[in-house]
Amino acid sequence: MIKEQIKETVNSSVGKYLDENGIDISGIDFDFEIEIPKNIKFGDYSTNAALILANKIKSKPRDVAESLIEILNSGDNTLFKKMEIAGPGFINFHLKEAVYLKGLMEIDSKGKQWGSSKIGEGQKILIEFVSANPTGYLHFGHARNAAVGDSLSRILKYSGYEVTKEFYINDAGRQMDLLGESVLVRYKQLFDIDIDIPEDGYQAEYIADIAKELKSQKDDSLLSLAEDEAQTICKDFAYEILLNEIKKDLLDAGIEFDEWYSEKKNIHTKKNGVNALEQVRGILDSKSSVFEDEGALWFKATDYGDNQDWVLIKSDGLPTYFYADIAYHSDKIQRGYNRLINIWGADHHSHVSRLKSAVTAINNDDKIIEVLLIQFVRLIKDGKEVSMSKRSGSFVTLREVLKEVGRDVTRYFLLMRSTDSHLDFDMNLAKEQSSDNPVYYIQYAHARIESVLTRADESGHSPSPENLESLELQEEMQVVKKLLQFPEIVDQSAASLAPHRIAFYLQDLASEFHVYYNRNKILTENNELTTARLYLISCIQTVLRNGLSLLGISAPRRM
RNA sequence: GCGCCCGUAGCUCAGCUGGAUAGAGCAACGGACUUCUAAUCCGUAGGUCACAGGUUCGACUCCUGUCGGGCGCACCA
Repeated sequence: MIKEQIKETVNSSVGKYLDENGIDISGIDFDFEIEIPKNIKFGDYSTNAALILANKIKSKPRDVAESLIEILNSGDNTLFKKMEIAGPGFINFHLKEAVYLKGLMEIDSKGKQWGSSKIGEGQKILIEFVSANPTGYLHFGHARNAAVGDSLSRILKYSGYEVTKEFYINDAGRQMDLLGESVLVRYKQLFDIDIDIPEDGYQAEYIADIAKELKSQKDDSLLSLAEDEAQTICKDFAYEILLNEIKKDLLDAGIEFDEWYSEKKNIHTKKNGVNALEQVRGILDSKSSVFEDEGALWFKATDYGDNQDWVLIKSDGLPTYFYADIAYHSDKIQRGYNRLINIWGADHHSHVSRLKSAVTAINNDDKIIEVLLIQFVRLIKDGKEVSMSKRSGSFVTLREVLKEVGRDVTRYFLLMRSTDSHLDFDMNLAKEQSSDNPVYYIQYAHARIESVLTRADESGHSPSPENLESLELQEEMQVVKKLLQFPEIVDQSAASLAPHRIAFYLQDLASEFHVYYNRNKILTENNELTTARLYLISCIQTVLRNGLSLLGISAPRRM
């Protein structure tokens, strides 16, 4: 990358400067930035090296900057057309056009790989997301986590990590029992037995549908069974159906998991004669991190930085969700990952510290685990918020939204905001196929390019890097610079676990293309200029496509 | 009471590990289609970055506090 070349060059001139002046800064940590200034009149890149260095060696920034430029100019300078000192002591670089044009050819030759990197090479990441109870359909609240998790996986993979996408199925515990109970009640009602769904049970309509399906398969055979037995059958039956529906919806959203990890299985499977819970218990016991109180077993989270202790085994003898969760994370660690990323809804934030304290207890530190909290989504329809209460069964499902606005728009809208800010999903805007809708804006740029390339092909012109020096417009150089920033955007997005950066970048890039397109003809009378411009727009198309694919959004050839 | 996130243009939001004159889209107003896709483009207008201190050569960004908004603080999952 250009930025790295510049950094190296500047760094070596700093070294020379220090040598020449007999200054030793080996004891001081010194690092500087190479960045793209917001204002183009400050050049293509700029550095604060002189500012930082002057501060460390108690010298005047502008003097230091002047010396650095002198040194940079004295060597063989292949990068810079012009260097100048600005403001308090920034050095602004104007690059030679050839540097950019060479970059353009790199985009072309790397194609789909342009933007990818090897930053994560050799590192295994487990990314866990959605992980909804299989007690109902995925609702819209799950959708943001799903989209973010999936896009992040793509970005991390693109950055060289080995990524496993995992869905943790909460198939043990109270909620599943309630599901079984609820289905059984609906089933019995089909035989005119007068009972009601338990108060905290599942009231929604799909429960009745499942009961009907159950009846059509098993007739009245459950009625003669013991309550326990019948409930288990109902539970397993509903579980199968609902998990499949969840998988189907995710697939419709373009999301495929590598692993479906069952809580129940983890708890019950024995390794070396003990199950996962017992194994965790053993470790915690050995560290004296558990204690009994009022008939329950507690984890001493306060020993590991949390501000309260938590129950592992309730006084009724059953394990808590937290206990199973520790076992689950212990298993994740044993599977040999370097990083564990959990994507959770913001309402679970209080669980972060308790999980981290538990991970510290069993693994000595919690560095391995990162929790990305996703703020809530509000669904807005006709300017009003649509209530998404789960209890009333009136929540909006992911399925409904996908059906109404389609996969591309749904994903883009869920990804276009920073995860730590609330998101308003405007249904009316999402449905609109116009310039207001940023998804189409980006896709349109891609399709437009396709159309020009097709037209060019028909008239015997094809993109070529042979006459790139014909690209002499300032806006052409600007687009090229934008294209060359893409790998950096991907890096940032991966490092900060922030897919929305890609979305913003794509909007900017599409905008630059549209502006360029409106002002200039691609297909001109001048053959050399035409082939060069075709080359440029085909590079734009490549980057648009690569970016869209990181978001899991299609790049249509025609619109 | 404690904890997490947020507060930037009328609205929805960007602003990378502190950098130069704080940006985009929408909405408003005025323009551009006999010309490669007008799902596009151009122009105008819009700001005390919630507030108050602090750190720094430099703060929307970091720290402290205050005020607002959202979400959590279970022997539920």
